[in-house]
Amino acid sequence: MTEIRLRFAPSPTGSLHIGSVRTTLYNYFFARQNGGQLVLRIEDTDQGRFDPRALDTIYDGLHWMGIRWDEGPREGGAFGPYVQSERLPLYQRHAEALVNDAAAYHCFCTKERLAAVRSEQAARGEITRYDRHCRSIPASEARERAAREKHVVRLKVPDDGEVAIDDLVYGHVSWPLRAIEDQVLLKSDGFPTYQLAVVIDDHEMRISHVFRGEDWLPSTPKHLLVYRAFGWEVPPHAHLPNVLGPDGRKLAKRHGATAVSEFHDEGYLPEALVNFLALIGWSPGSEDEIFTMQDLVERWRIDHVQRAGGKWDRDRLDWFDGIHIRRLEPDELVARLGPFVPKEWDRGLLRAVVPFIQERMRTL
RNA sequence: GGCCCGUUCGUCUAGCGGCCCAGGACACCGCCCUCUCAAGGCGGAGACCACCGGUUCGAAUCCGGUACGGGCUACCA
Repeated sequence: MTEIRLRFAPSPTGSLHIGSVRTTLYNYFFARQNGGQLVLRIEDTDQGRFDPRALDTIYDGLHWMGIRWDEGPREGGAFGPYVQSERLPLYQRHAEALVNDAAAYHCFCTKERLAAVRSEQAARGEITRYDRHCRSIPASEARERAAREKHVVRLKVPDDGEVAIDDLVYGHVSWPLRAIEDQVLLKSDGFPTYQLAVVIDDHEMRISHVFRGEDWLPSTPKHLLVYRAFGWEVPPHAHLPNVLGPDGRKLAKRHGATAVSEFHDEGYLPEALVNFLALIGWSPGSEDEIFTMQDLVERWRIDHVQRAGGKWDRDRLDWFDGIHIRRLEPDELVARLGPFVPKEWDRGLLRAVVPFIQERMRTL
């Protein structure tokens, strides 16, 4: 049996979103219950959006939640580096290999031309996609121009046929190839696009199961095509339903708190947040609902994952928080209360009073 | 516009052909406990299982269509 290895890759944009934490949790449950390895990977291929504080934020948030992993930027590991911007030569080499195999090609179109093509297509009511302008440039000429002209590398997508996946959550899903354009694999700044980097990294890092948010499902055919181009085996995939805002749309800033640090600051217990989040999109199939991290590692099952997205509900989180506060030993509660109580307050008195307030607390 | 996904109480969900004229939990309401507020206990209200057809002796559960919602459609991830 091949080794179980899962990875998670919260976007390094400066705050740790609870939606990606929920996804991380599911990766964690599955890896741990199968005695597998967990990898943290930083996907910073978009230089424009990268926030240098992100690594601290991710480490602090995940650690606070009680999530531990085996390989990552700071713990190292046999398949590093774990930061994509440090793996550039790897992606470039693979992209070149694809060009040499005639599975990909150099494209010299400017952003302006691309935008013009798109707006013309839109005006005519057509599907907006790359018109394959550079696909027919002879290989030798393309290679020569590539040596001195700014360019990207695009994947040659077959004209017809289809790609399909048997998703662990959504079942059999297929896409007609005609709906997919010749994807950019390598950007003109030498960075890979996400579509290229994930496939290479998941393969190189020997990831056995890909668990990621539902919003990635539509781009899965692009990844499948890249796997196919390299001749690599596609690992089992599971797309996980999104955590939604109260209005049913993707959870975003306008919905209020979305970062784990905010819940920490508002006095929520990580145990409560874990319990609450785990139950959005998954249920044990029974009527139990109070779970510790350990319970979840034992009981979580992929086949009980919901397909529909779940809305965020503050009242329910508050209730879970009260439950977990009451489960704490008084001394432990005093310790947790520490940062939320003025320094000059007498700790002995606090300890004496805790048993009386513990019964009625909602948050710290 | 195109592609893909989804749809059970306000919310999180159970349900995977008969046990369901649909169960639990949060929130809400009432009662009990109680010096107060909570917590806890008990009870209540709340879902024509989106809609329309089909398959079947029998469908929330299987199939098709429609509607609505969402996601993706970038040299973002």
